[in-house]
Amino acid sequence: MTDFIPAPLEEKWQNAWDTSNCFSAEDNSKQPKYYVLEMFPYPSGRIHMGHVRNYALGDVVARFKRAKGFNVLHPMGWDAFGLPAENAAIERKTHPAKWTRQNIASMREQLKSMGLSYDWEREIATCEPDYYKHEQSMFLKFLEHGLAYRKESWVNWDPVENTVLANEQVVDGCGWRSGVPVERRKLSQWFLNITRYGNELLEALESLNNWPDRVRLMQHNWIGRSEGAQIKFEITSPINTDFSELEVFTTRPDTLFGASFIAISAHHPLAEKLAFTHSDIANFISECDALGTSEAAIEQAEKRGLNTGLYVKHPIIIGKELPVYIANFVLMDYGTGAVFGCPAHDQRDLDFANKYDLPVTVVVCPDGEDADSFSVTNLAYTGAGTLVNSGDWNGLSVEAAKIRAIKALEEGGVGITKTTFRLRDWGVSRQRYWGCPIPIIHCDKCGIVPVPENQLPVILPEDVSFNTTGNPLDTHPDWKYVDCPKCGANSLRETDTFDTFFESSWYFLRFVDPKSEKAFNAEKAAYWMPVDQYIGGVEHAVLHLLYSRFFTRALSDTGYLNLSEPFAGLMTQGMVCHQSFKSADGQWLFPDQVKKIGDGYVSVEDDSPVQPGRVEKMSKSKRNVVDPEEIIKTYGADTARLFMLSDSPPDRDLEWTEAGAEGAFKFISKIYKLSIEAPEKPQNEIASDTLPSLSEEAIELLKIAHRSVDSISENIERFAFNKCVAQLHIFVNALSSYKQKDANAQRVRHHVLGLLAQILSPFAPHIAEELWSKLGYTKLVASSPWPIVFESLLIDDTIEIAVQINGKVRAKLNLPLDMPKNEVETAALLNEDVKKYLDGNDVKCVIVVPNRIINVVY
RNA sequence: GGGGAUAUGGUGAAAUUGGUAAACACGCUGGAUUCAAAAUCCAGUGCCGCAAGGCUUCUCGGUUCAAGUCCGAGUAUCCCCA
Repeated sequence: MTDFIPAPLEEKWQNAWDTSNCFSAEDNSKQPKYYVLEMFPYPSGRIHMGHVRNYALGDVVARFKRAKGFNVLHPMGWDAFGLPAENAAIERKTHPAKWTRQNIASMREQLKSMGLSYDWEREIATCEPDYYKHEQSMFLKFLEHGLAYRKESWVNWDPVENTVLANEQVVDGCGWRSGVPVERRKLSQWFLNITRYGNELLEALESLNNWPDRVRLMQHNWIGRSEGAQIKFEITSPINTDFSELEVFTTRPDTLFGASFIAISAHHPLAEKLAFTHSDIANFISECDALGTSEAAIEQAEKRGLNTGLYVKHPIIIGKELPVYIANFVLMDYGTGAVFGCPAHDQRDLDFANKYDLPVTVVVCPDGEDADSFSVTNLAYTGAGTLVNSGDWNGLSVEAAKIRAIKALEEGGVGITKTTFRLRDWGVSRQRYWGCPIPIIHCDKCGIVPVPENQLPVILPEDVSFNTTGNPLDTHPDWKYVDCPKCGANSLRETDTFDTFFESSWYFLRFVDPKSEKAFNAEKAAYWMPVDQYIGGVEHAVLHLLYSRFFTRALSDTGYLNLSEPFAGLMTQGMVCHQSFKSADGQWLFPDQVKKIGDGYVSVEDDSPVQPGRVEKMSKSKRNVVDPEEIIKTYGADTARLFMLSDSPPDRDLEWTEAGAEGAFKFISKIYKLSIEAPEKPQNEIASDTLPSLSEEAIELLKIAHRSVDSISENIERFAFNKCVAQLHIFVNALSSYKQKDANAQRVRHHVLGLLAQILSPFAPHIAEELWSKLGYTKLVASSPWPIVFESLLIDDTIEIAVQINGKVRAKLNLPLDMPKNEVETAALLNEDVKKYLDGNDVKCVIVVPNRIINVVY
């Protein structure tokens, strides 16, 4: 067999696609549009297997839709701002800009070697001023519309990275990158008002039918809407402060009669006020701080509190007073930072009450329990039931009592109905250099002054030093010193930059019009948006996707466009995994440092034994990585892509194995062999009306071929790419076992190989192109339409039907399609095997499901 | 602790609405070819059994003529929020 060397062949077709410009998307074409997008990468310098999988998946969709007649937009770009560039600057003394641009150049080459059908004319990099200037002006628009604001807030400070971290960047109380415990600091920060859209973002999830349920659920939980009441408790103790009352949020106003204490957060203004004069309170607050900021730590810690000695009035029960505690389990940034404790119906409150000897009053009795004898000691009852011990709310259900309680509170002027969200406003300030400068000037006289539109962009200076700690923008000799645009006085630029999620929240809109002077042309956005199919890792299920949904709404409300949801369809891919290995001395080993001997593994170098570890996500730290560039060099892009699509469905994890790659390579090689032996283009090609003249074997092959086209079309739409690959194997196997050699046979073979090239093209485009050209076609298969199925080949006139006897398959019958039920029954009962298994028993009934199954019951 | 998902041969997996479980691939076994190997081709391969036959979709129970699929309880693994 001729050895198959993929590299020259793949390069040839990549050049052909390039010169023919066949992947360029046409604005405002009359064809229906289809926008397919894969999450753009951070330019770390090299692509990894996760990228290969992501882009192979997207390219199947793009190439298929193009063949189906859609005007496809399939762009690629770079999420180019971010911390690694700064780390590289410090470690390798390269400037972040230079480092990033070099990385982009080499990753672009790597992506091009994959043969992906991108419209490279639309490539963008978010670190370039012609990209980020638009987000500066978006920010100023948001500011005008009250969607951006500045507030002092506690932040998670990473002492190693010297930066503020978002809550989600804090894992177990430590920085996600540095791994050291975060500190709390108070800083002035810019926030985007995402909570304004809390309800919309939550409710619109319902309409996102082409999103995975689990992503919708994750966003649902993240937004975390809870309905309840905000209740005022009047402080009765004399204190010489402005505090005359405490506002408390609760989702259980129905349990108000069971309230036995009030607990406020250690950071509640009242607590902080009291700390000035009471050293025990100040001490307690610092103890709470030591616990950290993570909700997990707070949840697990022992419930502790400190009695302030203050009392509040119960809003309903006349004459009743409740003690006020400062408690370590109440969060300041949720609700109002104060809760009322109803120990009988909340576990934390119960633990707390038991510890501090506070009364436990049952006010909800579970259905079926006796109201007089039901009591709560160590396990709070949080379920449904009937109200007791609650004045004239007694006898109401929990749901009814909630409504009644809110009504009573509102009538008494001591409470209102209230919805709160777990979702926080999005803090976008980062004390970093390599990001988009926030276009704000701070003037002593005028305060916060937006940089005027005509002075945008505020360009990130490149002449900075990384020799000192902290933010290079802050230590730059002159960049931050400017005149106030309003009064001309000496002022200071904001030296913070935007969170890099800012860039990725609208890049899909820039692709619509990437060279525009404006952020994007609204008409083009109206034509292309929303993204029909978005594909990427599930790790972005909450943040990136939620921010993008928010941004799309915010941009619509500030006049940029008219759209609420950016991504109509979403597919989340599973991780690419590989077995990990450890040497005898406990070092992680790369896969190519290990060889398999029998059932065990040894080191390639010195044959020392190697411990095989778990199959888990490829990661540099565990060295269980395979470099895509090496794979593409050895096997070719088609093999790498095909393997990524075989075997596992896209949303499931995939294990990269050498054997699997070999298997894919063998398949591609087989196609290559077929292309070498491809018959010449015949005078008269096979058409649907010339079928009767063909042999039975030829018809059988044609049936398999056309059924493959049919099933692959359907399975691409359903992202069942693994099944598509299986069908391609069935197709090729049938082709190999077709041995006829006459003139008609060559016509049939030519026709079938043509179909193969066309349906293979989304999966292994280079070899498909090679085969197509060898068949004598001069147009590229990449720009050819999807083949038309001969419908007559899809239908059989007979069908095999299984006969069950009492539910067990005992015989199989070949019967004409759509045979009448009674005839099917007769045929089944006449069958020898059926008679044998009936063994003389009387037939009770026969169930016939047409063209499916027969079940004889006795 | 709360929420969710998943569980099918030696392995990755298929089975679209409850209707012939294990398609396709990897691996393995045997054979052809070869001085030999690689590659390629052919045959076999869920489990038990010489066979007839029986059993089989994490476990236990239920609904149904029929359950991998629906319902209930449990176990294990993974993910998210903690």
